[in-house]
Amino acid sequence: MNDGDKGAGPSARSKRADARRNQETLLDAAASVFVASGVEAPVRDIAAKAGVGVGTIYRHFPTRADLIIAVYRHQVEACAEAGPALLASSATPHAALGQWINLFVDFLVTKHGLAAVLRSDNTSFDTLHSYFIDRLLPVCTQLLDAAAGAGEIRPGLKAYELMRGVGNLCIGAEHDPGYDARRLVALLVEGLRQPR
Amino acid sequence: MNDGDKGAGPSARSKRADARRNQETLLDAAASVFVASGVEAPVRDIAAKAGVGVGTIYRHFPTRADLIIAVYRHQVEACAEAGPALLASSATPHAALGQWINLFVDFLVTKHGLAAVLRSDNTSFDTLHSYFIDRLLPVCTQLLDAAAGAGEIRPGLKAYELMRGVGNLCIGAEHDPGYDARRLVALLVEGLRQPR
DNA sequence: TTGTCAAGCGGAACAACGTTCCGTATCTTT
DNA sequence: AAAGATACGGAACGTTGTTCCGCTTGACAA
Repeated sequence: MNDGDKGAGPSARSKRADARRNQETLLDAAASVFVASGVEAPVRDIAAKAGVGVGTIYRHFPTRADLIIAVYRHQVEACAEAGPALLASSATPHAALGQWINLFVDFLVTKHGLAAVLRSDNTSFDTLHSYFIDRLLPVCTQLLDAAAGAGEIRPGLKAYELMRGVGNLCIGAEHDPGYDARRLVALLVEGLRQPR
Repeated sequence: MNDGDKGAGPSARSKRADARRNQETLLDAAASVFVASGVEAPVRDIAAKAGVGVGTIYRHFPTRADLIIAVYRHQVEACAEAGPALLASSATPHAALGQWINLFVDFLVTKHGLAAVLRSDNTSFDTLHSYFIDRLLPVCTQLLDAAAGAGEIRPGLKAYELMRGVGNLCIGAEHDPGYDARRLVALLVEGLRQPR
């Protein structure tokens, strides 16, 4: 889990030099297109931006999901690592949970269309969904358990449900000035609180 | 606004007999396919089920959104009308709001893919979104204002945000046994409550 | 330096979708 | 019964994701 083998195949070692260069170029182009047109931008647009053929994309990233994972891996990693840190530095577990969820929401809301694609019923995005779950669910579980253990929240809500709910609330937030996903999420987290 | 001119053109009077018959057949076929395959089922499937060509669908329903609206109009109407009734019959406005939202959630969750399509960035679904907003937002506003007036909920949340949030929470609920949209929505409504 | 060849590349080609178009069939009216 | 308006079917178009294959090119041995 240190280097890279999930989304992009061997990323540093081995293989031809031009291939490695192209992979780099593709990641940059994809990141740039994702910002400009959202995560659901046509593959052809990314290929054009990178100056390569579509075949090259599929050589490096067997599916769109793998490309998206590769582009955002660092940020997801950072989010995952922030969990334990917040738990250590915050006043209460519930506060840590709230702050961590804010991180998660900020991440989703600033990546146009990512939350939506996470919930797409297109099966080719299953691996994207799985990646998020695999990486972030344990972190969320830890925070949730801590808060539950401290008696701050009502028990019984699974971390999976919370994450799905939060992710859902972020869908489309970037296109709609009249909708503040952060506020809704805050309300949800508030509703989680133990009446006392 | 009494009869029908929004989604389906003139629905009862005028025009040829076979056209009227086809429109009926189409609504039945669409309803049936929506149940079986979800709201995003291919237009060709609906045409096949109805035994007509795709052109016929577009003659009657200029866009997919219009077809969806026509299929669900009755239920949306019922939901809208339930608002004031609940307000009159419930113990408190907040209770009425909660029950009304439950109705809305039940409606969305049982229509495969409807919540998702409501949030699709495909512009051809804008009119579907608008229809829901036009018809249900005033009802939600009334309930929300009543609850706010009674001091039961913290003020400042727009009805639009609430509806969007609830709609979002319902996305994908039908495919995922591990996710209970109703529970999340209940948590959200709970979070809305005035702290004291 | 040059020859060889697997690795990699570009983009044509395919399938699935929403939507449009128009020649043909059918209903309605006179 | 004939004429005209109306509606129908489905081929055709544009846009997607994805696959495939002939050609190019980098790497390495001689």
